[in-house]
Amino acid sequence: MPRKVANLLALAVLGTVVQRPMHPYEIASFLRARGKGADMEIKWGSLYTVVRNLAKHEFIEVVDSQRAGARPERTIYRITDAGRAELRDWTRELVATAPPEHPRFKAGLSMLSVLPPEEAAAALRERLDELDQATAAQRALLAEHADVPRLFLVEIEYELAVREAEVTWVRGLLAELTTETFPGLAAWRTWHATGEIAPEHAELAERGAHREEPDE
Amino acid sequence: MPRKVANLLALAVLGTVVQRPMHPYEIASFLRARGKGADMEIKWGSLYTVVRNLAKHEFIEVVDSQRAGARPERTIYRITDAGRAELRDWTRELVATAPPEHPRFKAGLSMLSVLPPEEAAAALRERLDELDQATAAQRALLAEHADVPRLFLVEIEYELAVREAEVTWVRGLLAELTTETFPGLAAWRTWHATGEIAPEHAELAERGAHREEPDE
DNA sequence: GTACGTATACTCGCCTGCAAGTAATCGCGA
DNA sequence: TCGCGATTACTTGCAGGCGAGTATACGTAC
Repeated sequence: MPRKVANLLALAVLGTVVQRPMHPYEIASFLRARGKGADMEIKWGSLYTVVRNLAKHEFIEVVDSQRAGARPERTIYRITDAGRAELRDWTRELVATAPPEHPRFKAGLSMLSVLPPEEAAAALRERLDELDQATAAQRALLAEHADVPRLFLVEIEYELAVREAEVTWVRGLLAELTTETFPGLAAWRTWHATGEIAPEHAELAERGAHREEPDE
Repeated sequence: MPRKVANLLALAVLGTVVQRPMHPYEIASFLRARGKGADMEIKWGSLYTVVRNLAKHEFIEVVDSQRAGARPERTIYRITDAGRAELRDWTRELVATAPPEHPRFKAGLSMLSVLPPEEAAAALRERLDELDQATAAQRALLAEHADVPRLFLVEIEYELAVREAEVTWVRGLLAELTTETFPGLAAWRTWHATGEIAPEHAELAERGAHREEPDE
């Protein structure tokens, strides 16, 4: 049985209202102000749906609703005990388990053969640039927040570590491509120059097949 | 303007029908047989929606539709030139760009402070076990397919490399927790033992805030 | 003082994603 | 030979996600 409110935005909401009661817009600004928007894109449409669902399942409840002048009414929510429990349990689950994820880059790599090798190499080079920029930006962030307890910055450290590995791996692949040491490079190039479809590909389709899902 | 058919399942479909015309169910089995299900969970409901959308946007087209006996009719699709172009362009984009992603573990880490340190450590230990299993499974897979050209296995190599980095990082964090060298550990433990809410947390809320989105 | 941009605070409604249902056929065990 | 579980092949329906819209108030520059 999955979480009653599965959207990860709900986790961010719980993690915010646990601090003090707030109304949705305030939650959003809070999330936004703090780089939480980096952990979890804030979709305005989703926010209100998620908050409503959290309330429906009694993870949060209405404290009161004020109105300042003729502005739209602000409904203030507070976390419940069930909500606090959900927040902890969910966090625990996210940390403890590693269900298979499907990053976009992995999808791209799995289709790499549709690009001619030159183009693939160019794309990888572009990616390296982007990765470098992202790394620089995050390092700057860490430096800037040297006074914030590390506990609140672990996700950033994690991302840096993982991205560094990605950079290393991509550089390795790229090197194999540019030095022509990647096995099968010639064949790969050939069937892009001549016919569209890989001969190996077909063979692979039949044979290489049946790799079972690793249940990761 | 985003892709006309944004679901990544559509990429897998294109990558499959590019080989030869097929009907949806066949595509699914194909994807499933090959560990493609590992790259992209196959949701049966989505498959037909995605195929219909691909057809609507003329990335694929109906070749013919057969019927064997009174079985439901099988509609066979073939890729179009536009579809082939889309497949290449999309793959290129996926490889070349690295928009911010939001892995579940990152979300969990960003909420780590809601767990008492002991529980956090336990969760991390669990994760390490799972990661080890996943790694073993994938290594076995690679060994088993030693005859398949590497080009078709790069995604697996990538995942292995990245997961290894994750393991290292998690082990590091765990070590800091178990050897009590993680800065602020005492404080962290204290406010879980006493009051619920972190004092630092509140301070962080006000001050530590304003980390801008790194546009990764 | 008034016009225009920006911040506040949501609501609406489409469309996608997908779990579950449907229904025929095949295989095979007893 | 006849039942029944698996396989084949889709369809339906609904909920959740989210872009786009709405409407007021505030600041500030001219």
